[in-house]
Amino acid sequence: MHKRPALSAIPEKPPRKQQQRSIRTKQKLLNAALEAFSENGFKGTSTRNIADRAGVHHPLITYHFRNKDELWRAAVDRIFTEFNAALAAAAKAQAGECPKARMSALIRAYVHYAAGQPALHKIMVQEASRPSQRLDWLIDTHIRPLFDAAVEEIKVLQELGVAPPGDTKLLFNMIRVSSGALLALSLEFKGTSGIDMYQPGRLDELADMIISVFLPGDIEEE
Amino acid sequence: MHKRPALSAIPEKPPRKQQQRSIRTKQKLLNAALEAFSENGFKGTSTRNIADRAGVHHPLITYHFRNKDELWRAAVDRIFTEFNAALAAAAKAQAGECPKARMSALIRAYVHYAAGQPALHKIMVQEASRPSQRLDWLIDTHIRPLFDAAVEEIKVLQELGVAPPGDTKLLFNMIRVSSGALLALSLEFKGTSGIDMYQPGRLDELADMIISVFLPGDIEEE
DNA sequence: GTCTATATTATGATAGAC
DNA sequence: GTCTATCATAATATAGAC
Repeated sequence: MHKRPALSAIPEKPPRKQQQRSIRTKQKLLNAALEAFSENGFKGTSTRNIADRAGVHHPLITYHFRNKDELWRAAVDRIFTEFNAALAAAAKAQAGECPKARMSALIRAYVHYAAGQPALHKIMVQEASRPSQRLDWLIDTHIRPLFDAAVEEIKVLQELGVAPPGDTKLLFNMIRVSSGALLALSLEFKGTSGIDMYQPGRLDELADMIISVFLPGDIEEE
Repeated sequence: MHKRPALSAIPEKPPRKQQQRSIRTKQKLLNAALEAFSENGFKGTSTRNIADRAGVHHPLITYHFRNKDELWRAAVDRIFTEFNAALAAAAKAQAGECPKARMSALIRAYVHYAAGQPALHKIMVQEASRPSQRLDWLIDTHIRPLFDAAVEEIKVLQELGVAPPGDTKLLFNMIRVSSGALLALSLEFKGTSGIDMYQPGRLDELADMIISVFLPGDIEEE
């Protein structure tokens, strides 16, 4: 073996190793940020704490995300992108089914996603505590589209007599918090009743109960 | 008129004015603390911010409550004392009525209380984010007693066929979050749907919907 | 009971070496 | 891309004057 001639050393692209490390660092920071923000809220979370959780030096947050606010937005973007994908997958699997089966599948998907990522609901409650730019951004960018689509589906179920009558938006929010808020309170629930929602079967039990309470009717065959 | 003889100047009790001012200061601090803690969580709230909201100098917090933690406990004590009183009043008014009417009255009372004091739910979600001494204290001191009593009442309604079957504790928590969490998210709800839960009639609409969804059955006359 | 002043630590953000 | 060092600010808490 001999050295490669210097002249043939054409300028290579920047080493891919570093790019990969950069991506991993960003992912670690985003995971840590979601955990920290959902535990302590935006104000209650320090960027140092996020960096510590991620096992990363804190100035790297500035490097990768400019500031605390941008990091928060990136973390929330990530969670909603995942969540939308989970819902879309559930909806796709039920493409040809009847509306009640579709909605049931969506409720199941929501319960399971909310259990794996309680930050989804916690961050919402935290930000809805008072008017803020973050809340406006959250609603406009992520929540309203989801909300509008879900309300349309439930309205159909009400017309079919499957879901109970009354204000559709109110009904949707009752369904939503029955899974999201209940799972966000799972530690409290464990403490008061001894029930661990993360034991096998519990999540399906919750989903079944939500379905039987909020979608009590049956679709009549023609 | 003449001066009272010096000898008759028996030592008076400490001036009551100051005691009254002290009580008012404590009340102002407790109100401000509830507001601040529910907006920004325990870690996200500074004692200076609480003092500012109360219009009081910050070292007075140390004077009246020893430290931030004791102030938090005093504020939570206050909210649960009020809440228990509101529930007790509603229960008392329905003393002789049937179980469904009793539970309906309790749900109405809960909805109205949660609307006036959304901190009740917000603080719970914040503290349930991770194990802590504050969470343990909250559960043992305030939540479990309420929880146990409510679950007993709902169990009766399930046996009567008024409430849907299934795990009673799960059902109770669904009812609870349908009012508490929904009202804690009222700003978000306003943003997504344009509905203001604080308009007249909205709270009763929510309570009626909770009752019709979770207590759909009727009590049969003997 | 109330205030000013301050000790100590934590925080967000940046500059500049490597 | 990563690290150390550092700045300016804000936090909890206390000491001591009034």
